[in-house]
Amino acid sequence: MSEFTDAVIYICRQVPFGTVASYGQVAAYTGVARAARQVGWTLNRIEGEIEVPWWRIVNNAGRISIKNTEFNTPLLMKQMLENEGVEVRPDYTFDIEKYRFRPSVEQMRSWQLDDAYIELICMKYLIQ
DNA sequence: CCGTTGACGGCGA
DNA sequence: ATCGCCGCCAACG
Repeated sequence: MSEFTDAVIYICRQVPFGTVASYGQVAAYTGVARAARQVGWTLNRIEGEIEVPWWRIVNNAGRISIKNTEFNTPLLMKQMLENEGVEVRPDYTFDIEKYRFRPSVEQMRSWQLDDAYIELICMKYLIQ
């Protein structure tokens, strides 16, 4: 298992119940800012093997974008989110800013991110 | 070896 | 708003 894969798993497990994080957000928190695509690819690859709240990782446009896989379906993802109080529309979109995971600076520091980088991420994701 | 393809996303035109 | 391009990189044919 690569370091990146480990980091993705580690970050995803810290996304709280009832909140969501975009693929790009997870990538940013692992320290590889533009690896959103790899986050999706990684989650798809480890499903069924490693326990991770995969349903809390979503498209930054506020849309459920997974495809049918061996284990998961968009409908299952919608139900998992609704079980946590996230209102998902019939067309699989939702208000991402309402539910977005917004870690504290302390928590981001615990991920070994330096302050300048954290400042950048805050500008990107802390706005409501 | 090489082009294409993803559970993606930011930016410029 | 919408589109194309590119970064990222493993897997597949």
